[in-house]
Amino acid sequence: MADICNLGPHHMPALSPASSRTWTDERIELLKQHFEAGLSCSEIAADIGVSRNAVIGKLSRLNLTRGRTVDDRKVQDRGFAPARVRKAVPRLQYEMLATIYGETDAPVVAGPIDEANRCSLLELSENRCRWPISTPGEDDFCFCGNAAPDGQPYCAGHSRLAYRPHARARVMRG
DNA sequence: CCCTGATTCGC
DNA sequence: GCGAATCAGG
Repeated sequence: MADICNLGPHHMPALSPASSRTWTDERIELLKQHFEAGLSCSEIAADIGVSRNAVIGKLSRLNLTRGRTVDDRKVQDRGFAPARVRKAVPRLQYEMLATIYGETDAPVVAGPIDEANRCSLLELSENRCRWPISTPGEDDFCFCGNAAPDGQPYCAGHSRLAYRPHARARVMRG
């Protein structure tokens, strides 16, 4: 076939090498796992490296939802709530780990942000949370001072705030 | 305003 | 099929 080049892509979904399918088997695998683990779409998106909409769109196409469509919500609380199938999701440690580190394990446990250990700049040390409290220059300016897990600049609670999936997603998309 | 998930629709 | 735009709710 000399003129194979003339043949346009008539109706094929253009299956180029690997790049065409953004949703590779591996990514779909990750998607499902994270979904079942109870991660939010933002978190899943940040972890896989796609947009939140991409995740949501894919989940829709896979017919994976968290049970309630927007339509269901309206219908739901009319007269009586039809037995909330509130599935207890194991989202606590997994969430943080997946969100912040991707997969790595770390001896970090989500904890409340208490104000008991606040300290001044000079009192900061390698294992103290450097999260700023109030505004630099103000009288009450200080740092969180809670215990910061190995290598981290912030305590668990502030890490959660510092490394928001939204911020990450925005950055990676440029 | 921050976030969430779901649907639509042009590509 | 894909996902940005949009919608809708908390």
